[in-house]
Amino acid sequence: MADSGERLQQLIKVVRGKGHRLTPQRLAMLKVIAKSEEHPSAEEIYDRIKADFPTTSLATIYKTLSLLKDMGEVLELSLAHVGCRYDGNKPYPHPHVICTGCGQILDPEFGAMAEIIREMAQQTGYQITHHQLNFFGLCPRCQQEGQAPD
Amino acid sequence: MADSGERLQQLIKVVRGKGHRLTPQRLAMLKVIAKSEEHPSAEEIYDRIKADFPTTSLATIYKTLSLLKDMGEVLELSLAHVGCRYDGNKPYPHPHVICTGCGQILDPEFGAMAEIIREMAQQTGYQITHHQLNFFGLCPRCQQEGQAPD
DNA sequence: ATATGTGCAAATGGTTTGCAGTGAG
DNA sequence: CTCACTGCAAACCATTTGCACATAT
Repeated sequence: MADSGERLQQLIKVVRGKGHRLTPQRLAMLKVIAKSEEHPSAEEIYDRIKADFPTTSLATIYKTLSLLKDMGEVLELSLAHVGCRYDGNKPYPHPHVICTGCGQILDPEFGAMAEIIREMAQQTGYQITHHQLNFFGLCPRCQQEGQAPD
Repeated sequence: MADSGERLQQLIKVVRGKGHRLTPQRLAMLKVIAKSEEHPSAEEIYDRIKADFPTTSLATIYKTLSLLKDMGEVLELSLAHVGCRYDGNKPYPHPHVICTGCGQILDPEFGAMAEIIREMAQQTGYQITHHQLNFFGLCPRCQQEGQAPD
């Protein structure tokens, strides 16, 4: 995978470039987000930040997350009844495969999206700006556990 | 489109068949749901029911919606920051095209889903049970209004 | 120096739950 | 006659907001 340090530098540059301040709390958040492969929730990000900044509040997490969303630097996955998950590593729409057993989320390879969007736009006349494509099911491990319970 | 009266009969049969009671409130809900083409929210369903049953409560709507979900007779679309929308007309996963301007939701034609699911399952080893595919953008009318404001 | 960011606490809003009373079967 | 359903109000819970204080620039 790509160098997450590089992604961090990019995030820092974007935040500063738009005239926003780089506080220690934000830097800590950017570090977490830059290398997040697991699509953490706001609360999970919060928990990791708390190690370094015990007084950090969830509200600040949400505020910075919102800022990054507006700048297009994080992707928000809103999963029903699971709350929102964030991806600052690949901040553009891409498919997800989500285990309904353990909650694991994968980013599968899927190249045909551009063409599908073109097709949908042509069929409906909509000007499509973004999309979400999520698959739900059991991951291999959860399938096994289902069949051969402890 | 198909006869919504037929769909209503089917819904009634399923509800009764599983040993659930068919109250007047439920019947009214089933009528609304059977012909819903517009993916109404719980509150919108509630508003329509209220005409006939002024004392109906939202809680009852949610309870019945939950019942129908469990029986696989309504599809719940959970759209971030818009709340849930319900489709009792086509209760199986299918793509949606959603206008970010006016909220209109279309059901486009899209035949390739089965193949894509097969591909994702093969790639990830997941046992995929359901999915969601949503496209967001401006509908033709909202595009016009954006260009030529009143 | 100054306005942006932080952190607390309170507000929000869609959804869920508890429970006493009601009515479908 | 009974138990599932209804309707009210209160509870939930993730997210948002208001505001006084702190601080990056």
